[in-house]
Amino acid sequence: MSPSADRAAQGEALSRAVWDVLAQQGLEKLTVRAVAAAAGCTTGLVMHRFPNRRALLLHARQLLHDTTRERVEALEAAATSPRAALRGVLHQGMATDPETTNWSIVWLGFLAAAVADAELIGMHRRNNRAWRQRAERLVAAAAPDWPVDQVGAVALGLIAMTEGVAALAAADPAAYPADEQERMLDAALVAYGLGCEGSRPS
Amino acid sequence: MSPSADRAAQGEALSRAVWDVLAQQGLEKLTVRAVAAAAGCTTGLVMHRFPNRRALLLHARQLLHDTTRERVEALEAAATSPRAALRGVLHQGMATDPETTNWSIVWLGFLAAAVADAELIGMHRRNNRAWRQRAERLVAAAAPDWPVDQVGAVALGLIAMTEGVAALAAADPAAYPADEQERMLDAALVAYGLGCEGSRPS
DNA sequence: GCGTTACGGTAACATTCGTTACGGACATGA
DNA sequence: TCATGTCCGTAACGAATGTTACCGTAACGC
Repeated sequence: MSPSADRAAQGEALSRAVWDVLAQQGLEKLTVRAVAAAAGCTTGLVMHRFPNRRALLLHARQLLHDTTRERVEALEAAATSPRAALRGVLHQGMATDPETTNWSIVWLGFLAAAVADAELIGMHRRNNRAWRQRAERLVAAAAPDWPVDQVGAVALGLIAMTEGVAALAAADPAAYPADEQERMLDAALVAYGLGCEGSRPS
Repeated sequence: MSPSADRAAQGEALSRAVWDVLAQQGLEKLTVRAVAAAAGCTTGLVMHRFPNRRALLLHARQLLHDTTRERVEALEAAATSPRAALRGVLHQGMATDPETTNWSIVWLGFLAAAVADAELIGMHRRNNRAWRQRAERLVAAAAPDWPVDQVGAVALGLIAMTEGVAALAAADPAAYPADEQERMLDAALVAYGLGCEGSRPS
């Protein structure tokens, strides 16, 4: 393998370690030493890959976004109808299993870290606006005859609902099991007039 | 004023300083010195009021919950109909002005801090379950003939939506202005069949 | 008026943080 | 075989953190 690919793979492994620390120890314990320990190396390797701690966090944040975007695009491409695509994409945004729950915790950690970091908040806004546009495009495809106002309001309601329930379920998994989240999502899609075959009515 | 009331007032002022630091500097800068500076005192006073930093955070977290609960109860008591009560209570959960935006940022900060703190996560769960029960009670009052399943799914959808849009708007106020949040909320209430006079149809 | 006591500010403590400098291990090429 | 350069672990540095100990001061009781 080429040395540059090696370096990129190391950067990816370190970003994954950032996610692990963020999910299991929280933002306050997200230190360079904790990341190195999670990655199975020392702080020396970390500081040779990234100029400083912020660069490490920014890389991990961007990689998180790229990963979720690829997953969403695969879901969208594999869907059999516009409404199924909408439901599938929204469904992966909730916290219905340990994996998505971890992603939600990491997402919350990055958001809290972005409060005082202009670059992190900028990345969040770019990524979130793209995510919102995707939702609007999916809603418009699922309801082609709606006016743009309604598309916007419904798409906003759906992404806000999934982000919100993901945060709630991440913080209290026992109180928000997967099937309750799914019932919530399907009830909302049916109420908006966007129900599809994948949604169980009863 | 009695000395015990003085002490309580000081604790409240310090908790308010915790909120300020959390909203303006983020969780990573939430140090005892930063809180003391925001409160206009020194670290000595802080450490005389609270045994340690965690106790300060726990007190601020509980005071935040108590404050929002009182505000919500006042809104609910002043409402002219069950549906207006539901809408008013949900509306204050969004981030539609600088004050509620600040509260949303603080809420996110506490949630991120609770990841690795058993007591903070316990407080969050107690408070959030009470909040969810209130929403279910309001929905049941607004739609008395609904089965409990529907009440639960719709109430969950509504609180998830408002929490989610509060987080989105707190992180990107320019992209989520107040009127878009309100249109989102009213569209959801109408879609669920819970629209009221306070909701403008156009 | 004076001793006492509670209150709060100052300064120091040990620890932990991000970051830097240094040194050894290993591969490569002549 | 040896010089060279890369890679990464080790150890140290200064700064910042939570916490503690100490000291001045102002209010209160007698």
